[in-house]
Amino acid sequence: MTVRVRIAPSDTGSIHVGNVRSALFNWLFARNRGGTFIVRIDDTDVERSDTANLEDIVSGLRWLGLDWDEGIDVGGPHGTYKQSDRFERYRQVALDLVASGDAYFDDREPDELEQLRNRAQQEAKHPGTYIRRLDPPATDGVIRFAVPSGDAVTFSDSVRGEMRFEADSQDDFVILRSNGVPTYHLASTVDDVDYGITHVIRGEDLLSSTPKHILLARAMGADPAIYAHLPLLFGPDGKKLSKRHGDTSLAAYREGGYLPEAVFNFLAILGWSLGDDREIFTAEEAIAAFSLERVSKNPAVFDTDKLLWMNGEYIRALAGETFVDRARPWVREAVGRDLDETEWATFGQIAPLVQDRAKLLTEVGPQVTFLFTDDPLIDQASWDKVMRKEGVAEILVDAASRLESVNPFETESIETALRALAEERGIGAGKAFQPVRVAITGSSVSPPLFESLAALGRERAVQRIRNAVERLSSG
RNA sequence: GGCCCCGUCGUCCAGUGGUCUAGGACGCCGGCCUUUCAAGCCGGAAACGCCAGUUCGAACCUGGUCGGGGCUGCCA
Repeated sequence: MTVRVRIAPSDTGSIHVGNVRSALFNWLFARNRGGTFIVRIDDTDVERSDTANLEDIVSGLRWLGLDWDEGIDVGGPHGTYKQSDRFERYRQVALDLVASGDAYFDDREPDELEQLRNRAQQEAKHPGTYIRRLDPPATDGVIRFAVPSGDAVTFSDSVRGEMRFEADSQDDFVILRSNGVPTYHLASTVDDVDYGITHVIRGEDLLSSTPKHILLARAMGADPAIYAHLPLLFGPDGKKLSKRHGDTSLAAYREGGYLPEAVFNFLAILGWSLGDDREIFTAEEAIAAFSLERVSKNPAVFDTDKLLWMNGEYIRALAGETFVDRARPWVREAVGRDLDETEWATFGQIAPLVQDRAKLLTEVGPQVTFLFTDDPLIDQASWDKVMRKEGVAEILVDAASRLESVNPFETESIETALRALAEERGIGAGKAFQPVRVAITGSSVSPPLFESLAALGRERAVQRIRNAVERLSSG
């Protein structure tokens, strides 16, 4: 069987990590099986739907390295892959279902239904029994699917095993709203049938809606897809991940300095594993090893500590040139302008040292801005801690004069000169070097000192140390 | 309330009746290295929710219980 899977993100907001994780698993499954991966847009919520979010969805998925064979932005045999363009089709299906007796119009008021539900709850009966309607149908209102009573719906979930839902526990659910717009259940099922979707891989929150979708597909005369329900992603509080958990949009991670490979890898180990101890792996390795059987059943907490660590691993694993390329936009942003060729060369010189230290691309800029401004920002806490000690001014004056005669002005000779300073003055290395560090970078945290001095150049280095001395004497 | 899902270190994952005094990773703690910060290296604390049953033997099977979660909408 040729596998055809899809994801159907809604365009009511920025795409978030839960959806992205579902997308990733669908993609992995499709690529593993040589199947087709489809991206369709679920925009049936006309109130909140916003096409401005389309770009976010498309670019987010691409950024992660996912590609799709049919769907939004790439097209295919099924039109635009936006559900809003197929409302006529869904309406027709709803009407056909009414004609065949599988659905009916319902004009009862929401208030009345609310009362029925409450009564059902109090009496601990199946709510479906109350929502159903046995009297002759009206001719307007919503269209509800008529759940056949008595039968149980059973199916085999590829991750959870055998499932069984009593039909009497299911409401006669709305498939077409009174404004003629289909509900999620209808649109999604019609599309899955029309597009020939073979496997529906989605979050567990849809598990209890699956009987509805199976019933719907059957009423349309189609074979339901194979279902696989992924464990949910939780926030730190153990609840389904949502906006209130902070950064849950993919964009937040992209803008936060994460590498797509790291996010990809991290999302892949949430609810799935290769089966051995490997936790860091490539997309190719994941594709080769992927199977729904290996997907775990229990929910996973989205733990950004581990993502952060993993991002650092990926940054350090980058080839030097690649790191420089990836870091460029972040350096520009931090410096506030583009760099010229000489400056980029300077950055390239010190980049490996920064690469070793960064867990986030956002950390790169602040580490190197001192090289590209005449007046680096001074971190007051660093200054207070390092510069307000006895003898600092003397050390700085001495350092400046030694640096003036260092030749060539390179890492090794600089190190020799400054170590001599410490030794001759009988002070520890840290005591001698920290003031110089703060003087030239503005902070007690920086790339290694001698390399930083070399990159800065003699003239600017000496000038900055003298400026620091002046600042010290003026209080 | 009803229906459904889930239950191994704080977190992610391994484990499918003996090889488990339960393994790896993040995080945490301690140490080494060291010019700061990282990285790296070494070491440590840390879990099978509970109770029955099946079995010679159970983290793995069964039942119950407790706990967590999802759904219960003219949201998806």
